Amino acid sequence: MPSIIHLDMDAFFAAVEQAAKPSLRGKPVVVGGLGGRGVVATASYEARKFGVHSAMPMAQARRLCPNAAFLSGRFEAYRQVSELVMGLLRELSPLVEPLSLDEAFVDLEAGPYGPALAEAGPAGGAELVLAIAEDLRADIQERTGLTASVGAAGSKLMAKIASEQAKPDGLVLVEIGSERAVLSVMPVRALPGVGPATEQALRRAGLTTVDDLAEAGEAELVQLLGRAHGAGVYQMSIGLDERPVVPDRDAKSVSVEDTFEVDLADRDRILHEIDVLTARCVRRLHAAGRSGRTVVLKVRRFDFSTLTRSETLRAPTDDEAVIAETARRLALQVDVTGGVRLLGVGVSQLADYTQEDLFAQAAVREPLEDHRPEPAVREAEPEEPAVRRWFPGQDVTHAQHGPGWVQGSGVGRVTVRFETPDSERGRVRTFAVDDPELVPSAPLPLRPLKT
DNA sequence: TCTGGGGTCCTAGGACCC
DNA sequence: TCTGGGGTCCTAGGACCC
Repeated sequence: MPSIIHLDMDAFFAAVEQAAKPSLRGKPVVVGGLGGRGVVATASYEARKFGVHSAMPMAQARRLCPNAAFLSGRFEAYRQVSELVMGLLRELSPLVEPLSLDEAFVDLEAGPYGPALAEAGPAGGAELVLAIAEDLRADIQERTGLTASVGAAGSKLMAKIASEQAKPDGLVLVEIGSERAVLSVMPVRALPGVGPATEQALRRAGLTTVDDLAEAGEAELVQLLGRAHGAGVYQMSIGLDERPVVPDRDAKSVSVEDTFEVDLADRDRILHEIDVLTARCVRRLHAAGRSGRTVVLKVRRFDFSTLTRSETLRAPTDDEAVIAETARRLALQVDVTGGVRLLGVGVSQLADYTQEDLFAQAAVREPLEDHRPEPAVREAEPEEPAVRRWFPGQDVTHAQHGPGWVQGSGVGRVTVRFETPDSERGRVRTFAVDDPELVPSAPLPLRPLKT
């Protein structure tokens, strides 16, 4: 029974922006990092026509499509929409496995349609799955204004491949038994888990299509790619995938990182940034109610060489001072001459509970107890500039003109377009950046709330 | 104006234990 | 008084995904 579906929202971040901002509909929109070192997170289909795509340096995207709207992300808004969509999926089955904000597997067999699917048999089952999936897509469209693509099949592998084929705004079902036929003509890169490096390794051996892989056999693929990867790729090549849909997977690590506009050269500055990152990391750890035993420091140097240093403590901790101290200690092991472009702080080996035992906390600090620097009472952050920072795409409200969003800012001015998801295309007005009547606000729902 | 941020999984070597 | 193998933990790095 093709009872597994893979849902993938089309150009998700960009589509949310277009739904929220009438003036951007039908126009190229690029969401991503707007700084000098930013990359594209999502490009709308209109922008893709110009060659803009995910992971492309933003500078290149601007050259390719100078007239696009360039926005930094509004993750709170994306999360809201994501939760709405995931909620619709959970009406179909308790077995919903989100892969990201905009993607999830659902196993329909475990839900209310399970019995009907079983009764319908293979042929009728496919019809029913198609009907369910079309309803779902229509629901999502109605509730969010966004389009989604859906793949349906008997396995996660084939459902994922099907949704890729369905894009944008489509639905594809792979019949049971037709997996090999669908797969065989595809390039190896179509298989999830086959990236640039694997593709190269395979091509050196003359293998370019999935059919080539199936013919090569497991032994040769293991030879080429290693035990786990080789075996996995072989299984996929013959259309085999038994992985279950697993809901509610616990995170295995929590990390934060920052790329700096200008490389950091100064030791003290690096240590200070580690403290800042640690604070963010710990906030997330606390929010999740978890603690971790291994502290990881990540450093990307001026030449893009990237390394990690880690230390495993004797017990899990969620103590900011302990984590900061460990990360600082790890930083001393790294040669940073030439400068650092990125720092990251993470925690893994997560434990479900929060460590509260004070003696255990003390024991955790044991290594290098002697030259511990002063307790982590940090100096205040450097003076916040008196002017507020406005970012393109940001939700704002003006006392006179109501809700809108920041189109751009510079030289002491900020330009705002006043429109909402259900308004006409709005007008633009310009204010002083410190206009007291202009304030940041929360994202508006894309559709009026239903009761 | 080269190359984000948050993850997962795998491998390999050395330490350590039995 | 010469040589083992297996298992687990830790660390570092790499591939990949969205």
